[in-house]
Order: sequence, then C-alpha cells, then structure tokens
Amino acid sequence: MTKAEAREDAPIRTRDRDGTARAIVIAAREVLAEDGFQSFGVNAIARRAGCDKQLIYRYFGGLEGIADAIGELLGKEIKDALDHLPTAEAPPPASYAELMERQVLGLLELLRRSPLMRQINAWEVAAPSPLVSRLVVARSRQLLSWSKELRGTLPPPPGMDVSATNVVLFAAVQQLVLSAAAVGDYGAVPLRTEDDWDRMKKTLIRIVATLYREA
Amino acid sequence: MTKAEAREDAPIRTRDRDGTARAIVIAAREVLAEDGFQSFGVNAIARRAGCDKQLIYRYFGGLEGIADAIGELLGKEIKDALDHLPTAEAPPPASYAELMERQVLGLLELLRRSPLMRQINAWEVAAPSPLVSRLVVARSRQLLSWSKELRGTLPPPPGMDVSATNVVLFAAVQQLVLSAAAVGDYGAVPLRTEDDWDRMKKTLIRIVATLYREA
DNA sequence: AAGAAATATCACCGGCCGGTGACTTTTCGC
DNA sequence: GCGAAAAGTCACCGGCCGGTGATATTTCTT
Repeated sequence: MTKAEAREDAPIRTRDRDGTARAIVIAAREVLAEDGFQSFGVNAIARRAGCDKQLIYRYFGGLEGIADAIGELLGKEIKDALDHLPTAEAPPPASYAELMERQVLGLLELLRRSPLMRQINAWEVAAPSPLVSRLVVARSRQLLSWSKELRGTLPPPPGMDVSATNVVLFAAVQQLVLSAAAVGDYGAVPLRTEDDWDRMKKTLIRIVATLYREA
Repeated sequence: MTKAEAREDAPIRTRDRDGTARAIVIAAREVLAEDGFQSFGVNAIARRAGCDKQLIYRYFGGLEGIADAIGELLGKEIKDALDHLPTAEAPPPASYAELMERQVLGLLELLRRSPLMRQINAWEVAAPSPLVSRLVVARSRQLLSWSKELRGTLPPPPGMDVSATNVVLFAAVQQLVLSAAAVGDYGAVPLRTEDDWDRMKKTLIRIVATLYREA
C-alpha cells in the first residue's frame, strides 16, 4: 500500500503508472532546483527518480512534457508560498506605497525561499530556450494574478511612469536574490545572514516609501 | 608578413606563437560573448580560432589561463567603453545625485553595449565556478576604479544607507539589461527599441533624483 | 648543412549525453 | 488459467566533450 515511494531509502516501487510519473516530476523538480538547469536532462532525472529514462519519453514525450508538469506544480508552490507570507491575512493595502512595499518584500521572500524559482529566473536570462519559456509562463501567470488580487482597486499615483518604476524595483529584488544565492553578496554588500537581509529590506522599504509617497 | 590572421576568410597563418595565442584569446572572447558560457570550452574555442585545441593547453595551460587573458582584455574593453560615454569629458558631478545618475546610466549603457559583460554577469549568477570568478574580479576591479574616480571627494548624503541604496539601483539595471537581451522585456515592459530604453532611463533618472535629493 | 627547438597537427581515449529498439516482468480482463 | 496489454528494464547507437601522447613540419642555432 506504499504510495509513490520512489527515492531515498525505500527503493520498493509498485507498478503504478501514476505513481512513477509523479516520482519523475518530483525528481525533475529536485534536479532543477538543486543542480540547476545545466543538469536538467533525461539521464539525470531518470537517475534521480530511480527508473529508466525510457519512461520519461513514454509518459511525458520528453523534457517538454516534464517542463509542463513542473509548471503546474510550480503554480501551487507559488500560491502556497504567497499564502504563508506574514502579510497574507492582513487587510488590503491602504495606499499604493503600501501595496508596492508588500509586493517588493513578498517577491523577495518568495525568491529567497524557492530555489526552483531562482533557477528558472537564472535559466531565463542565461540560456533562453523554448524549454524554459514553458516554465516562465506558469510563473508569470501566477505572479500576475497575485499582483492583481493584491492591488484591488487602488489607484496608481499620478505624475510618474508607474509600470517602469515597479519594474525597476522587481528587477532589483530579483538580481539581488540571485546574486546572493550564487555568490553571497552583490558588489560589496553582503547578503548572507538574516541581518544582511534586514538591512536590505529596510532600504527597500525606504525606497518604496520615497518613490510612491503621495503629493 | 600577415599578422595574426587566423579566422574568417584568410586561413593562412604564419607560425608565430604570439599571433596564434592572440587569435585564441580573441576566439575565446567571441565564443563567450556570442554563444554564452555553455559553449565556452576548449573544443569550441579551438574550432573558432582555426587551430588545434592542444595549443590551448600548451600556451595557456587550459581554460583558466584563457579566462585570465580575457580578463585583461576585458579591463581595456570596459575602460574604452566608459571613456566613450557622453558624460566622459563632462565636468565632475556637482552633487551625489548627479554622480549616481551618471553611474546608473553609465552602467546601463556599458552593459547594453557589451555582450561579453552580459554573459559574464549571467554566468556568475547562473553557474558560479572558479572559472568565471577569474573574470568577475577583472570586471569588479575596473568598475570600482571607475566609480571611485568619478566620485572624487563628494560627500554621500546623510540619513540613509547609501551602499544599500546604490546596490539596489545597480542590481536593477543589471537585471533589466540581462532580461532585455535574453527575452526583450522585463515583465510587461518591453525593452527592445531605443524608445523603450529612453522611457526606462527617464524613470531611472527620476528615481535617482528622488532618492538622493538633498534635504 | 645538420641537429635542436619550436610550432602545429593528428589520432585516440574514456565519459556523458539524448534517443531508440528489443526485451522481460507484472497486471488485468475474460 | 490464459493471453494481451501495461509497466519497467536493458543494451546499444552516434555525437560531443575534455584531455593526452605521438608525430609531423617549420624555424633557429651553430
């Protein structure tokens, strides 16, 4: 009655297609999250899933199918992470500045917690391919819906290019988290300990407050 | 009497070590800049340089040596690009805000113009390795000296975490240029045409002015 | 001109990759 | 129980990779 036990210590695996298919997707997710997109291939995935790579072709038609499956899994992962944010159950933001503060800090925490998302982002800019774009669309859709939901009917502040400004902040957060995960800092600013991140968050909060403050 | 003609249409190559060594470095630079770090290997470089890969080991001791050689070449490239910036011969910045505006826009143009630097940055966050760190140190040194030289003796504005704020802006620029080169936009904001970039520059200028304005 | 040294090329190795055809073992419908 | 279909395994292919030893060819020294 063991379910989809396919890895680690228990190599017993009953012969059910759905179970191994799920095991393959999980293994693929782990390979991508832990070893990076360079290792994202049929051999590595099958090895990790403890099955023959032939099954990958049979059940998913190749890496593309697996990428799509991970995409669905990613949607839930993002939703989950966002629901566990400290501000998840807080009242809706009262001002656009507060909205942006939540979005910026939310994205920061999400990326810090999810190596999978970091790898997808890194993959996207380092080696764009039709394969990764399947993952990107899943990510973008989820983030966009979160953003829309959080914004509600808040009017954007006038007199500025809001989209461009927002994008600058998001890009900064993304780059900072990627650099931190890869090398532990950005430039001369360390980004390792929780204190390092608190410092960075303080600065981000200040920046957001300054940029979007009401006239 | 032909010099270091090693590629393209003229396959004649006289037997001089320095010439072919130079040709190898140039080929390596091109491989990295055009095909990305995934293709940065002895086979691809030798193929492009039109010589045997054995010479790479003989003259450079392997990829590490080539990376170091590219590092030197990179220093000149950065210096060159910065000297051709529109503000290169302008008087020194009069305020910290102006200093940061120049640095932010300068970094943006530098990255936009240099696929090599973009590849190094992407490599750094996507697949950190001792190999790429050799290039990173060369880049960092050059950028740091430029930054110091430009700053002069300008006092930073009080009451804020200047380093953290600067780093946010630089990270944003880097991420925006990388995304633009890879997929042509960031999120929903297109970054393809010169008009797209002008819009982004305007926003960056506004952000810098707002963040560093004097009390 | 002869030999030494430098320059360059070639052939080969093991390893990993993506991909596929043929095979064995289990399960299921009857 | 039996046979077919499903689930899973194995062996193999060609290709590219990094790396190395042996060899050929040119140039330099004397």
